[in-house]
Amino acid sequence: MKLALIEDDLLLSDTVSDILSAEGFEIFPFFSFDNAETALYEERFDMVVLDVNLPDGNGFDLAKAMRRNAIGTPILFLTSQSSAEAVALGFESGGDDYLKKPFEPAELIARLKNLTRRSFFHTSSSFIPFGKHYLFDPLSQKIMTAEGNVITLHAKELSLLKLFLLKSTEIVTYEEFFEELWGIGNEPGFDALRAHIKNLRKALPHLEIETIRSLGYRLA
Amino acid sequence: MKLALIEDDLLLSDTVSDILSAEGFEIFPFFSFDNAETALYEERFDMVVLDVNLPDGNGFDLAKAMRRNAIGTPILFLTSQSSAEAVALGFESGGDDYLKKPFEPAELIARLKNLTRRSFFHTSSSFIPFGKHYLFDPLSQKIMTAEGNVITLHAKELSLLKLFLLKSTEIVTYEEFFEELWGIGNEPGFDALRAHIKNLRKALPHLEIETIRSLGYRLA
DNA sequence: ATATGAAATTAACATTGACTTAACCCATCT
DNA sequence: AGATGGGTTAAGTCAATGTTAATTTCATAT
Repeated sequence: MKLALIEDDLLLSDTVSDILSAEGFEIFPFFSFDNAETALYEERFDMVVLDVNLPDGNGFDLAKAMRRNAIGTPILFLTSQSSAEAVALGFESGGDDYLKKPFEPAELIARLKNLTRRSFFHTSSSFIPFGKHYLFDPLSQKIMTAEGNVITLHAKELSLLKLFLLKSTEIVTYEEFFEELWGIGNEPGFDALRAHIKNLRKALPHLEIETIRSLGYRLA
Repeated sequence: MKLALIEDDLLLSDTVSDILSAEGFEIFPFFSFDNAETALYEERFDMVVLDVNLPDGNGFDLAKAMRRNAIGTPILFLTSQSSAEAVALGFESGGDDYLKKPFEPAELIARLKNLTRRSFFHTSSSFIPFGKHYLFDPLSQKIMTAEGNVITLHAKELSLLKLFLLKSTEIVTYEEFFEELWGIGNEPGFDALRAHIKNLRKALPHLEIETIRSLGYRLA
């Protein structure tokens, strides 16, 4: 997690560096507008912490310039300009968060973590782990593997999986499958269910679906 | 822009309602945990402003419950709990921003607009990068490519794109398209939507619009 | 009013892809 | 061995979507 820290106060820059390094951020400090600008165009950072009052320029202008150049890196303004107008200007310049000095280190950390989360997933969502190898994302309705791959299931397979997750490790009977996936009166042949179970097993090889003869299926 | 305001202090609730109504938000006030929770599950809001100390429950818990139920609506905590620990807890609960009381109305407005991203489309002068190849210029309402070309979209395609950008990578359902682009009662045939999607894809070839069969579309 | 051109909508056609089905195979139990 | 149930495969079907072009609508100027 590479973080560009643009702050001309040497003492404060040092303090913030220490705090954030301890949290696992890799800090790249800059002390002037010009130095920061060239670096931002050349290198990719995951996050920018930006002071507004720089000796040779304005932080808002730097943010605007970045956005104009299609650099979408999240920006947190860290500044003593505490008026609501300054905050508004910060957001309008393309900033993603705004923290007033003086600040508590824990709050800076919390806000930075919030920004990384938003930029990575674009939206906060809770994932449901299952089968020791998989995560279910309710928002996108997709599966993520332990290796980081994303699996998109077909509608019927998805419904199958959801029913399994709902029932935990209980046996799910044939009747329950038909009722849940098709509804009474629309049941296809038994072959269809077998085919979907087969497809789900193929799509999620590490998921153990146990066969209960002449009754149903269940998760191991 | 429907905003759920969950705040038990009647006076403050009224004040905030006035401030935000003047900014064009449609305010739905709730004064208790329970009332808010049932409403949030039944209705879709674009934004939630949430007090932490409610008479019959905790705002952090409400946020957690929402996220657990895959409700991704942006949440701004508005509270007198000003410790850094409380801020951190707010973000961990699934909050998207945190503003301490007492606050300046202009700052609340600025932060809310930042959360919606819609504000960018109307008021801000900053460019919005999207799809790795494009920049959206809210002022001219035009697209700029990485190569420096300018693309002018038709009105309907523009609205489509804005809706996509607003929803980030969430699925946008057919109903949402119709509601947002035409309004209830003025919906054209389904063919129209398909045609516009097709035109947008043609106009922005590098933008990956994923089709979710018999549900809607979403950005990759 | 009328004509014009651009954009939105509709209609028709082509293509895709998910679901179902049927046939076949293998394992297990009596 | 025969019967039964489940796994596997592949082909068929139909609805959903992509695509193109014609038609309608709308805004604007004449």
